[in-house]
Amino acid sequence: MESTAKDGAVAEALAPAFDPSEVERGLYDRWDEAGYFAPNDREDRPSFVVIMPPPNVTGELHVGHALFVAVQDIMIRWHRMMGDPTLWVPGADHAGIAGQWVVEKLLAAEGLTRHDLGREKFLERVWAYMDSTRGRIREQMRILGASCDWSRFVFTMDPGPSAAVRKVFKRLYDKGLIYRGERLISWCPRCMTALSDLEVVHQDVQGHLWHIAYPVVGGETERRKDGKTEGGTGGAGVIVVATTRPETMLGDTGVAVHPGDERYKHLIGKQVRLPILGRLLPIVADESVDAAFGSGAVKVTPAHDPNDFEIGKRHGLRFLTVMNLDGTMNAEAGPFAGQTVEQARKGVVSRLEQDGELVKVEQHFHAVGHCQRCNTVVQPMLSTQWFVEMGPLAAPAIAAAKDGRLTFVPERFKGVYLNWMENIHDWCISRQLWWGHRIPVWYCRDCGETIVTEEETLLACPGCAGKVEQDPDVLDTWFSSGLWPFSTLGWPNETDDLRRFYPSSVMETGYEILFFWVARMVFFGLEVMGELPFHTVYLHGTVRDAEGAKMSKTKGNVLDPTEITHEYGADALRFALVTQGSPGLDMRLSMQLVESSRNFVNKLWNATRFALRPIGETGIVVGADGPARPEGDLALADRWIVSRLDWITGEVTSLLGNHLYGEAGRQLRDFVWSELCDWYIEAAKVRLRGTDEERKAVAQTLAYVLERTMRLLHPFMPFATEALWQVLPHAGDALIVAPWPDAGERDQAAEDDWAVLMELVAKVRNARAEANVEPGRWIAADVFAGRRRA
RNA sequence: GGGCGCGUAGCUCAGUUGGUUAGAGCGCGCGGUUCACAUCCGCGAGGUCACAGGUUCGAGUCCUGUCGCGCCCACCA
Repeated sequence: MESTAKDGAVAEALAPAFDPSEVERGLYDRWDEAGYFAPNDREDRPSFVVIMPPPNVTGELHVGHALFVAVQDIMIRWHRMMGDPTLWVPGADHAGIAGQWVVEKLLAAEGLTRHDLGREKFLERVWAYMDSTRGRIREQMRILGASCDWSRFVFTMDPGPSAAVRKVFKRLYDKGLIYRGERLISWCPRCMTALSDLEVVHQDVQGHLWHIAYPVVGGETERRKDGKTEGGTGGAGVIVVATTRPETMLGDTGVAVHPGDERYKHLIGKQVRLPILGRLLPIVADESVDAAFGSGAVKVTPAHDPNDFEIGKRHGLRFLTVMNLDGTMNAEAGPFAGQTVEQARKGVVSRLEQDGELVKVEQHFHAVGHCQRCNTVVQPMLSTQWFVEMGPLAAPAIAAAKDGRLTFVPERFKGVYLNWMENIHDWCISRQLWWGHRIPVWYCRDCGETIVTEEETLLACPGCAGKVEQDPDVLDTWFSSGLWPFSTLGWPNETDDLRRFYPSSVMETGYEILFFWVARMVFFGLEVMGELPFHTVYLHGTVRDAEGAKMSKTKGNVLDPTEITHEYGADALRFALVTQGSPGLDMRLSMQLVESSRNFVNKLWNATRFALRPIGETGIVVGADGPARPEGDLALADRWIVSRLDWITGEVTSLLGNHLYGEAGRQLRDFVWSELCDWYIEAAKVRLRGTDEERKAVAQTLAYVLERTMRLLHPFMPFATEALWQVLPHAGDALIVAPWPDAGERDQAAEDDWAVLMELVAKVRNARAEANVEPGRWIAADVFAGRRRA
């Protein structure tokens, strides 16, 4: 990179105020073109690798992305300056349901559904859309200054990651860890697809607990039907069950009681008559029934409730599905067929009421599952889907965290991770969508064989040469995400990148995708590569608006990082985001905050502007490592600021090493503003009017301290520091690849003496202010100082 | 039902392993046009570090409990 450091005239090159768009323009391209974003070839240093969480191709970047760019770029730039072969891999995610939904909405505007187009044409539309948005992500990342290696950009739907998906699927299938089966899964009637447990969000809602009397066959109530008999005793010939979803009774195939429950013991093995439909249901005894809850008896709907599903299996009950995939009732629902769940619920309740079988209704506050994507109430449904058996995969992932090979920042997330891993359920990975990685499974129409293959297509059945058809479903988008740490590096091919850069170093992402993504990368990495995909998980919080509300498109409080950057600069936005909070905690972002960060950039700008004049006028000694460290018989001020620089250098280095990025940024800011500017430069003004010797010493010190300060600040505010470094005396081509400074030995005596001086000045200022002495007036001060404490 | 986080100056937040008068930014009051910066400078007001116990020579920092706010996990119908 071209140096513009010239004698004398450079001060005029800097505008009086920092103008971000002027400064940032072109800088990024020059870094990129010079190849600084690619890892170096040094073999004496450990590589440092970060795999970027791939943003969804579906939309614009938001400030959350700006936060991860800021944090990851600090890590990356710091390690690059330390000389490590440093790689930051960018990418984009196809975003499964979300991706498909965006395009379906576009189609809806044209009055079309995806079915009008058909699978093939629809996917063409999706690809066209994704191609148009992918460039935008890249552009925004560049504006933010992300120093990632664009030559290695990967999209989850690229051939490489797609091949990785098929290979892993087959591998796990062959090992028996992927299976197809009819299970009770969560179904979104709007998205018309199965969901994993994680994609179901539970929301507490005020509902009801309906108590319904089921007459015991042969009991007196079956004849009396007054429903007023004291429920639950069974003595009167009824069993009262309680439910929050009365419409599901249409699918009841049994009633369960606890085997030890004296009230019902004599009824076990008998039958009840299902109200409305009149079907006969067996009464079974099951340990899972809580005798203390409600009436102690529970209706069993094996096809529409996870718990009932298990009971049904244990007792061989019928699995009767009463709902269609779109959430309406099917023919099994008798008179309610065709109605929505809500309509059927009302209908069933009023019918029960008429018939006198509704014993009582209670208010009941309980959690109801909703689709993460569209917020529709999710229905438990019996369905044939593909699953990953999690037990064998989770075990090593648990061990890795327990024995400390995998660490978390902040540490408490280790417990959250373990708790989830240790209670994990099998993972439903098939989705009834079109956009995504097609399940690599083929079924032979002739011999009925199931063929799982790594190949993209299969022409004929390898067994009977019959016609084959591919499974119509696609995989959960997080399946490919879980392979990201190695699929981005070329796996399944034995690439150089894979050898050099797997495993990566740190996974930096938001805590909200700890289970969705981080956990899955861990177990996939261990299973497929035999090695953890990263040793450290750094989790950041959510960026909220100035009022603390979560940002969302519907609320209209989303901040566009590109806009902020345009007004205040990427450096200011990044610095604000990094210094505002702490790892793992949510933070609020206000424009006021960004503005004060911008002011700090401006401060740095002007300090440099000030320094350039004496530097240009006196001439500076510049060595191989930049301006030479001031030497010889130095004034106290020079010794002091150099010592403080040594202090901050050590401090920042150690904070960065401990992932305390915010604290490092804040310390740097305080050093520059309070020590360098308010004290050293202010004092320098007087000395610059002194002898040539003094001017020279000040200039050398300023050059030395500022140049080093730019290096320390570069990971935090890459643009302004690079621009200023270029006009300061320096060695080397670009700050982005300048060596990270070492901390020299501190001069404790100078620091102590200067501290006394600062205190003295502060006391005098205070006395003047309190006595209302006009600022311009010189007055004598008598100082009464005590003995200095040791 | 479990688990976690937060509660520090009017506001937003720092405060890594317990150690001298608890910090910053913004806001507020007073005062500043000398050639780095008014995107600035100086001075100042403002805090029982949620509350109650405990450990300690010493606690914002550790332990226990209480209250308030938020989040995550969860198949009690």
